Amino acid sequence: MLSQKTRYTIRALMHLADKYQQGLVPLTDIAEAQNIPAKFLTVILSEMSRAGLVVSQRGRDGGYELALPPVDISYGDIIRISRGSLALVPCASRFAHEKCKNCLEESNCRMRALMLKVRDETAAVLDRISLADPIDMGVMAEG
Amino acid sequence: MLSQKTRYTIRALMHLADKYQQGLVPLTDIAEAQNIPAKFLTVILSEMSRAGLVVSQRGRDGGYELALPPVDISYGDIIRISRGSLALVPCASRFAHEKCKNCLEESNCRMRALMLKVRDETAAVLDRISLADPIDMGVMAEG
DNA sequence: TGTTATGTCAACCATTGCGCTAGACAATGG
DNA sequence: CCATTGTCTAGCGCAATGGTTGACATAACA
Repeated sequence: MLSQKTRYTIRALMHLADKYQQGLVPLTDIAEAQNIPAKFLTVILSEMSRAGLVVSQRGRDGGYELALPPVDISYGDIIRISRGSLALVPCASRFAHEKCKNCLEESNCRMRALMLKVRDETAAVLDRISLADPIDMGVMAEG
Repeated sequence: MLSQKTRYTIRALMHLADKYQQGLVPLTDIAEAQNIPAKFLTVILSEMSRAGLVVSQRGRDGGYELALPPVDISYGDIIRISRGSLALVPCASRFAHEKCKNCLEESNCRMRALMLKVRDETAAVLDRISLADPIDMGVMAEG
């Protein structure tokens, strides 16, 4: 599962993508529109700022905007930055690989091989779609 | 991320699949071979027993075995049973749907649509592979 | 019968992580 | 100078996680 914080992050960046090139968006606007606790959002946006995904301006009429065109920010990037990895287990991460606790030798761990496959499929979806892409709502039909 | 418990569950069931039709496997065998704390494993296997994935026998020479042929147990099933869902957010689960906290209306939530897509891809991988399938170790090459 | 080897179960416990807030500070515009 | 914005570090409370304890049930076997 994605943490609440990661979900907030995604929604906040979606919001900024919607307002791209329309000037700075103050934090409270995002918080209200997206139903995110304002104080918590400061933590989130500061992180995104440090990560280089958004730029901020302080003082009156300050706010946030995306540091890059939405097309250059994929959902994969966002989740990797916020959560560290797309994988279901630490040892199946390609960018933030870490040994799993209480596991056996990685080199012939079948669970790891399986989870790498899942990770790669996940990445195929999430890296292909950027903040600029319209999202196909069709998938919701069957749920 | 999968919880440690879910990882243990998968490895324990893999172990039982390897020993399928070779008689009952005592808990301590699994615990030792798979490096899982024995007492904790009792909790896990009891759950799997209640869920109908394994059958157990008490008393001397007792132990566990899969309740079904390995081919009839997919990794998707295991994870769903252990963790409740394959999805990255509660509202994107197809079998255990739940409203996300602090979200907006689900019906036009783009994040949900995206996460449903990811869930479906994940399910496509995990439901296709069962405990009877050899796992392709090729994916590990690039990591 | 009783002893030993197993699984069952409920309760509990310690630690960690998560979600979030507090509060002091910095900078920008008017 | 003051109002409005973002920045930063600390910390807090709660729930979940990972795991243990210990009493109990059951089965095989001598």
